[in-house]
Amino acid sequence: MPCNSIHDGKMTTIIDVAATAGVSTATVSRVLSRPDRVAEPTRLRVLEVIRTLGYAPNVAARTLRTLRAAKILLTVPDISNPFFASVIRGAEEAARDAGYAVVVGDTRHDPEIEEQYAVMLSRREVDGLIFLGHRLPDSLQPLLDRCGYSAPIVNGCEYSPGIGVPSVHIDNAAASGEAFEHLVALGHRDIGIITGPPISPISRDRLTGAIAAAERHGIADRLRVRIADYSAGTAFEQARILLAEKVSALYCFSDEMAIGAISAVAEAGLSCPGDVSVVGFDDVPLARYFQPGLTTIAQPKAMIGRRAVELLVQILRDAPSPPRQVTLKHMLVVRGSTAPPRT
Amino acid sequence: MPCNSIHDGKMTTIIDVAATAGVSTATVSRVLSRPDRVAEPTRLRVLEVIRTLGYAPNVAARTLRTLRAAKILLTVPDISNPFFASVIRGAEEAARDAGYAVVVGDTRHDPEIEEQYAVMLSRREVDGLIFLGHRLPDSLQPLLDRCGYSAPIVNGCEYSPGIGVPSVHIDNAAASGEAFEHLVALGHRDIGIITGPPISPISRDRLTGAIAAAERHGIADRLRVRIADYSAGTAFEQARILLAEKVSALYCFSDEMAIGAISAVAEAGLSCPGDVSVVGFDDVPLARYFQPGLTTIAQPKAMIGRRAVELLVQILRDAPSPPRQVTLKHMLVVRGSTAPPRT
DNA sequence: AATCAGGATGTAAAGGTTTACATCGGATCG
DNA sequence: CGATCCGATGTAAACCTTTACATCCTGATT
Repeated sequence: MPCNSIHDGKMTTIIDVAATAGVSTATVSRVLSRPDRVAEPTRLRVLEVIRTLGYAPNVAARTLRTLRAAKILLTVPDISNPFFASVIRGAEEAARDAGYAVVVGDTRHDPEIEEQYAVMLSRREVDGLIFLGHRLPDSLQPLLDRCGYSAPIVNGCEYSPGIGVPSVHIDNAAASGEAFEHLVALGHRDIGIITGPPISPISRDRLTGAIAAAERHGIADRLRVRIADYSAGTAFEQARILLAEKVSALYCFSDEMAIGAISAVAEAGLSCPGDVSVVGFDDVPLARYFQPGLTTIAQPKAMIGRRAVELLVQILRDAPSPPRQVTLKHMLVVRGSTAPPRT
Repeated sequence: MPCNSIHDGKMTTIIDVAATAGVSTATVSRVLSRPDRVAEPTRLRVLEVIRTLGYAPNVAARTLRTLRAAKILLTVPDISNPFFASVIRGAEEAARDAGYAVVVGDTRHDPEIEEQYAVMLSRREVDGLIFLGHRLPDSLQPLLDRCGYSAPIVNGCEYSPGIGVPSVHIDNAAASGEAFEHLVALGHRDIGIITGPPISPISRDRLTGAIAAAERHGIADRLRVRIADYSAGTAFEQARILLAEKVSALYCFSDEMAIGAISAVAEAGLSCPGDVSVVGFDDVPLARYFQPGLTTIAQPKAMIGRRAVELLVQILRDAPSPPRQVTLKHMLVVRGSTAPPRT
């Protein structure tokens, strides 16, 4: 006889508590939400009853009544990417500070799954949405048309002006330029670039920044560019191709891809950084423990999450005019994966 | 004038739809939940109205009425660990198949945060809980006392008999024995082990398995054991110490720690696997791209997530007698990080 | 033709909480 | 002592949906 009391039994309600404590439900509710409005002895008595009965307020009822779910949805394109893990951490902290919980959704870059999560917003399961990908689900377009920048939607990382959604990100073009300049400063001239998908705005920005830097040094025509998808596997394939073209350095738009690329370097019987230098992007926690340590662009990952939440909360509170774009600082971190080219 | 219509405006309700379509709310509800109970023309008309009005059912109201949130809470101790990312993937797939959504919670090994998430179960925000850590939050103990194995709680990975919760896991002791045997077979005798926290049951199981294997070969007294916390950073520190004690192989209870250990090997001016072999555990996606490729124990990560969800769903459906323990298969994967010891 | 079956739809209650408003009682002030 | 005010508490409506049950109607059966 299963006794799944949470599941099938009556749960203890605020009414039970009120009856046992000899007060009205209003008083019980007040004890929980505005204790200062309740006389000390009453409050203590109610709290005692709540404890002994093991009462916990029903969230569905509360949400229904208050029109507030106290939850924020955060969708990430790939939960297995440690970069996003750090962003999630920052977001959760900020959310807790503001009295919200974070629901994390892994979309796997799949538009259909993105839609499924977006529906949670329409259904008021969550109060707002932060999406870290570059695609805004179609079903949210009407909302955006109606509300513009005051729709409870914020983008993280992948700023795309056309979307018309507030966003938190770094200056990807500038950061990318720095990464590229680093290779040039070491003496590299034949550089291969492994990008993200062309549809990704940050990949485009990073490519723009790199090409601009190459042009400054008159080596734009020696650039070799290959497209991957931020994952180690695809970068491994593309790196193989680039290595056959005799590049002396590989610049990858994510640390995961840098790892894949280094794997390809080793497979080709070459060494990194001796024969080929490799630069990554993101500075994931493992970057410093890799062999060799990854030279990369550090993004303020946790801060991106934090600011995105803060932005969203401002919107939810109808703040007068929240900023529409927040640009955070990046930093080039030089480790062992880059060195001057073999002469 | 912010037009946060989801936020402050009236949302369109089933009543609006019913009025516009000229039917009762019951009919609208049926169109959505049991379309076959509604005549074709009526159904089409209602669907059309739903579309034009942009109606989306209010989840809070539905949950309140049905006593079913259609959500499963999955807490992980460390969301930045890619091992858990794979488990999450598997769980989400299985949940979708069963009509549930997954809410992911990152507890960071923090009992307080674990409690916060556990409350979601008491408050019926979610129908059930899968926790991947080794600690069951205190506040769920009463529920467990009342309901025993039919409480909607399942553990993943960290089976602990005392807890009295159904669990999905591999045979950690046996797997650990195999990993150890692999090193012994290569000829290693002076082996250092870097464990997880002693409180972690799987760490204890793995240690037990390793020690048993060591005893079989009469090298138990040459074992060097150091404690870490599954992270690369702590493993790096402990590996340093072990390397000073002239071990020829390091066996780490997670891939992240193996990576930290290899980093320490390099820092000591040694090479892996030339001077020191390293074995990990989990087989995270990056293990094969690491330099050298990680020899490790592959866990069926996605399957662990999937089976945990299936177990939970069975319980939620009051299935007669769901299995209490599910043990899945592991596999030793040999890559480049292990080799015979330097003679 | 009267009865019945059964499909389509409507009615209304229930689910648990919050909160505006009403009420009550005691303290303060003139 | 009466009027006033205020703090503490109670009453009851509202939030939106689902669903058991009632109702109505059409077509078939006897």
